[in-house]
Amino acid sequence: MSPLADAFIRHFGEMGSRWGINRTVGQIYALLYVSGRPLPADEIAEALGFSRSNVSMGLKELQSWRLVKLQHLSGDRREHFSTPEDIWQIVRILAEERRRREIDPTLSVLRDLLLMKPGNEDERAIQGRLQEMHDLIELLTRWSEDVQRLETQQLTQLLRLGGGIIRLLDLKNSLPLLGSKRRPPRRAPAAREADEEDLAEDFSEDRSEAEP
Amino acid sequence: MSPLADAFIRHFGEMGSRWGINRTVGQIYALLYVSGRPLPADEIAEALGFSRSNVSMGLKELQSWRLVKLQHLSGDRREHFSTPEDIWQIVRILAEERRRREIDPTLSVLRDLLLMKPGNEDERAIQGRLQEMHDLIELLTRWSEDVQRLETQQLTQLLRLGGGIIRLLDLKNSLPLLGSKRRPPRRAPAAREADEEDLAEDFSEDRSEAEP
DNA sequence: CTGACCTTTCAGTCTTTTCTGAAAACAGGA
DNA sequence: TCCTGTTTTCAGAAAAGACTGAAAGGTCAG
Repeated sequence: MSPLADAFIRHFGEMGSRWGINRTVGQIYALLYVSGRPLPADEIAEALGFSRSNVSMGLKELQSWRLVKLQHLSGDRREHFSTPEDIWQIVRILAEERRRREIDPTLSVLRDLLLMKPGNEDERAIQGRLQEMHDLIELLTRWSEDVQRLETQQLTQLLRLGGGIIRLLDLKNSLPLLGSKRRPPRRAPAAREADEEDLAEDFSEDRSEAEP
Repeated sequence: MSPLADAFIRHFGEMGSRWGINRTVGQIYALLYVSGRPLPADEIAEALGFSRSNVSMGLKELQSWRLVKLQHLSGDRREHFSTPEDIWQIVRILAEERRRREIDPTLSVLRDLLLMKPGNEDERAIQGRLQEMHDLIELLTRWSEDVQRLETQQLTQLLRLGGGIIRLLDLKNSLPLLGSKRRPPRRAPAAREADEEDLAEDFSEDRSEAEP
């Protein structure tokens, strides 16, 4: 195996264990990612020096994350595995799965706890803290769900903009009829164009809600 | 201890282990978060039923993540620990630390590997894949660094906008002089106002680079 | 300097997770 | 049907990680 691939795979293994995933699984994934062609389980086992059964477990785990897909190659009875070809697809899947496994259960617990009647002042305070966390997590995940639905091209444009996004927000706030409730818009002095009115309408779906 | 707090702490422990962090550490953090006042290590140990030394280790870990801060209360020699009061601060710290521990080392490995001369066609292909991953990670982290620098208020506005952000991007693209190179702007038919020109200038720092 | 009070360290134990080889299960061809 | 090549399961071995108590190290008041 190429020393390039080897170094990459080794690193991914380390990182994997710093994350929730175990070393083996990380390495299998890295191998599939770099090799760029579907591999059968026994080749993976040989390349990485793991037992065949270990690879089987690892692939099962990766499949449960939807990070590898199974396919059959003509003339070969063995199952072959590969990573999605589009790297943005990988990002989307990762985000979705992590949300499903880590965020959703937490939100659900928080909601349950917030439904309980506080028995005393202390519990009221605790619920306050939990509410704050709940709202924050919900805001972040809603946003990420929304953004993930964008076309890749739109997404990259947004990302390349970086901190420059703030100028767009300022623009939005400066347009009358569009400003958020927090910063009341100052009315433009001059008469305005029809074109701009239409845009205004378009923006009115802003999700802003009551202040916490 | 309130059953509310207890359920929350227990859940956080579980989640912690699904993440890189261990159960103990997760529970200590959760306890500090809900109690909303600085606690000394021995109270934590008692509340959670861990040994004093275990708590000491856990707090050390949390401090290394900058997720708890140490303080002295007047009239008490013991060290007390608490979480940052502002929940947005917590988000920022978490993002920074994860970047520092997980992303930066990976980028560094990728860069090293990309500097190596490919020995054959295979290695060239591998480097192609690595480059793709490197660019993606860099784009995402640059963006998150930028966005993290925003004021909390700006940040929440951005988040609340959700998928609506796309309309702002469309607006940007529709303004002549501002459009991305990808979608050449169609010139407005009518004469335009000075106001809009100024805005245009403001947007020109867009980070767009050459197409991959 | 001493004693009271706190915190940290660490060797050893206990628990959990990972990994393996052997066996079972499965799928398709003859 | 049986045979062959394949994947999955699983009990136990091995490794990694978490946790503890005891001891050492700090710090401060008097």
